Amino acid sequence: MKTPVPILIADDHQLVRKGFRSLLEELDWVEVAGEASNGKEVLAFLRSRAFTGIVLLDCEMPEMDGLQALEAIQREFFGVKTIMLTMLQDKSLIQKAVDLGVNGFLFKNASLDELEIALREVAGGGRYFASDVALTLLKPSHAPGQELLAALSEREVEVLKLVAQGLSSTEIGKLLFISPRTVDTHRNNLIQKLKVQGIAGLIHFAVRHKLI
Amino acid sequence: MKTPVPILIADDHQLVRKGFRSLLEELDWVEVAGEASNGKEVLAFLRSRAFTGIVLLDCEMPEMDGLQALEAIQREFFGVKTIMLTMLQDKSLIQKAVDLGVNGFLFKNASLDELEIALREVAGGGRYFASDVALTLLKPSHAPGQELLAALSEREVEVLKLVAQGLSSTEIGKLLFISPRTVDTHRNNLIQKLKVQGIAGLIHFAVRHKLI
DNA sequence: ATCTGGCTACGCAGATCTGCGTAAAAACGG
DNA sequence: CCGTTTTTACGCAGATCTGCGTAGCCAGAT
Repeated sequence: MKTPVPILIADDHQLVRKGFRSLLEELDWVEVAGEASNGKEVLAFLRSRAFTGIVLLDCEMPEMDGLQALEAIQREFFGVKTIMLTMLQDKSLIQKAVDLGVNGFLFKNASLDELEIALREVAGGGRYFASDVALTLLKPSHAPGQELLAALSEREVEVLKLVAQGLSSTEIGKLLFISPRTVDTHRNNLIQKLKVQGIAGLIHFAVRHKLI
Repeated sequence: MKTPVPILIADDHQLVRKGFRSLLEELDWVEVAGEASNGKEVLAFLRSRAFTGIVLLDCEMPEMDGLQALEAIQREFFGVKTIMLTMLQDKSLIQKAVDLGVNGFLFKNASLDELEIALREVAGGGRYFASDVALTLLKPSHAPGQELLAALSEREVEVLKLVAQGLSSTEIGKLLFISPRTVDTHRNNLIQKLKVQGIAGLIHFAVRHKLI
């Protein structure tokens, strides 16, 4: 590396910024070009000069958060690379960031080694995602209503699955050897318990909870 | 690292095995302890001696594939670490491997550097997932029926969304200022075009394609 | 022994869906 | 300008859902 890669540190906590700065200063091939405490400052910084480096973007920031800043950067500054940093293990956050074209994604518990690897990779035109990112994505997201599902009786789940497959009460009755009316009752109880509206709500619930 | 970490290479292609061996022999802290050309050979190897190292497990193998081998290893050999290698960018494969407790996951286009990082991380008791893993997980899986969705008219999509929310033809008619019968027609056309069964199928489709 | 919760079953009236057609005005592309 | 697609609309008979209630039986908990 001839010229050091410039880094912009964006985080709303001064202590964190200073911490990163001190860590990064131990690396001889990067150079901290500036700091920003929110998205607006990031944009102001980028507009104020020609910058073709990496922005270390904390996600949780006041005024303009990391995602909004990321979007603006992608729109306005083509040559600027971005690495998203966050404490939140949130699937949709990762999804959005990647959709917006982020170059790297780390959680704040990453080691300096990992940060360096990420910086190197991104500086070289690649992308880097921490192992935790994959693990977060694989963690079944605690879908709202998980506890509702648990509150159902076996029979109800059984009926729910069949209802969700589009079977009528009559058909379900034949399958389970019970009266269609009973199926109706279960269906109605399900609608009440799951607090959804009509059969559509039941199917919706079933699909989202991968019962079918 | 005092004693080198033993590695077992499992891949059905001899060339690949020899390639890995030659790559790994460049690393002074690991030692190739053996090779296996399928899952059964892996188990036979592990049973034949005390082995507390890392198994580089190719996923595509005859007789017994990587996943099956992984399961057996986790069941039978507690101290053995595993790193899954594959060419296939398949979400569910990754999911299954992680569910089974794999320690690392790489695609075969990984660099030696990355393999070394993964080995180090796993040897140290951590987990490593290549950046491509996260990207693969985020790639919207080409849900079957994407082209079907594209074949719908605007109006039909509109109706589909409302139907999927559980509204009746009458309600949708009022919302869109058209006759309920027309809504029926659209609904029926949708069922035909999407090749699904009844309203349930429509809701199912809508949910899976994130129309709601 | 009582009580709670789950499973079963039934009635009814009105709204709705289903599956089968037909058809015409409007929009769009060649 | 003509053909195709889209959007609109209607009919009918039977099955089904909806929303309201009631109620007996059984097992496990208190």
